Amino acid sequence: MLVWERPEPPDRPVPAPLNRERIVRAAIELADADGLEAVSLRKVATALGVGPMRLYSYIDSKEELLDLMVDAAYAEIRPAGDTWREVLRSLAESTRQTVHAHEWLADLLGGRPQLGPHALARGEAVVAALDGVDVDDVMPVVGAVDAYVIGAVRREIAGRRAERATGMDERRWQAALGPYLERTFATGRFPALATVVRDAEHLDADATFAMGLDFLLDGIEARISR
Amino acid sequence: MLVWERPEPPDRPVPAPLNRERIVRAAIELADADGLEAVSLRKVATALGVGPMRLYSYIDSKEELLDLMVDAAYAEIRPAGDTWREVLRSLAESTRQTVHAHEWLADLLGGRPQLGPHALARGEAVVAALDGVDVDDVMPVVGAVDAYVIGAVRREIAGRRAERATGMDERRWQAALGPYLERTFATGRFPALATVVRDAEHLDADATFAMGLDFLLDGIEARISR
DNA sequence: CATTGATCGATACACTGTATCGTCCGATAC
DNA sequence: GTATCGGACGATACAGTGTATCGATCAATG
Repeated sequence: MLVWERPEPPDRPVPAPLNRERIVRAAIELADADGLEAVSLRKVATALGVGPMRLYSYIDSKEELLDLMVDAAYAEIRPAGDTWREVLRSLAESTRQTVHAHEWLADLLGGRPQLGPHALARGEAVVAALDGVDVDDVMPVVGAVDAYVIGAVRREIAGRRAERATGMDERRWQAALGPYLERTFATGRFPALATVVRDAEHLDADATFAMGLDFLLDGIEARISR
Repeated sequence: MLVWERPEPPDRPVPAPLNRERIVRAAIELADADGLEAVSLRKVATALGVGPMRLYSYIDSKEELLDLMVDAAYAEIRPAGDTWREVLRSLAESTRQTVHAHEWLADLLGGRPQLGPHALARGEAVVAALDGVDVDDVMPVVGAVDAYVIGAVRREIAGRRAERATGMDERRWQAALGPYLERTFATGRFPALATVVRDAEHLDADATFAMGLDFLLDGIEARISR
């Protein structure tokens, strides 16, 4: 068939310029908007105007993409302060803030060892600021704060999601939980728990986090400045 | 077609007796053996000699199955002790032991609010044992210990998996990580971190966990017995 | 200009959670 | 003892997943 009869092939779309940063940014946008389960290689690829398989030139597996996302988030964690205590508190609080900005982080933090450049940079910043501390104490101390933060924000985000799932705000959530707990407590099997839940003052999320962190920092202080 | 010509239908297999406990036990066996991602409704059903859809008479979604698994695991957590400090330490350590027995728990702990009977029973046991403590302090204190434990075991299990993924034991893993860290540290971008990693004494997992827990309990003690 | 080597993405595979719905059985009502 | 009903059961189907494979296409090289 002669050229004249053959239709011109459609304009080949200019291949979208791609790199890890663009991929990670697209994935993070998806996760921020609709949670981690909205991040699929197909959706990420579609958001970039690209075929799913294209991504495999930049990553070997989805897990690696998640690692990259976490490391990108670590870049937002900026501990600062003059004393070791300020630095550790800042480490905890800026981590918490970052998780609030990217709730999916709660699902990933602590899930795999973080060895990416931003995670290391965060570690460097913290360790450098702790130069007055006995070298043997640095890792356990930072590790303990990290552990507390990871667990605390997980619980916090879990609660927040549960609230959201019922479409309630914090006050109404407790009211909605009420019936179940009321019925359960009515069985009389959890008397001590019932008393505490009913009678104790309920702290909000900020205060709860701060209080636990204070416990930990107080304990560290006792050991560090021995 | 007359009966005589029609073949007799095959013996209908006696329907396997089923209940949540059996389902959960099967799921836990799968998870213990091959991790959480080995738990699919199809595999659980197959293990029980049953069609996948059968499970939906007992649970509404896979999430609920995971909740049931977690609650079953909570049954193994048995905090005990005479003083509040013993109880909290025991809470932390028996939680950690349970996670060691069921590594998949590390992926689930803190992921959703736990309101199952065994979780509540564990809470009851702890709260009851803390009866000397100011009622307003009970929840924050238990919450802080829980948060620390959740984060700590997550990190611990994450590290263990990373070791296992390379097929190394603890010593060789550090040697295997060495090259990457060595090269990274050689860039000079993380001098403080490099110093600590190279020069500090490295605690094993038990000691690391215990040390962080001691920090926290010390801090709590300072506040509680005021 | 021909060849090569890399890049790309369409297709395919095995697997997931779960909605739908016809079939079948056992218990109930007459 | 028979007819009806309700619910248990699971086969099938669907939309979506991560990723292996491999033919087509392109730019750079000889």
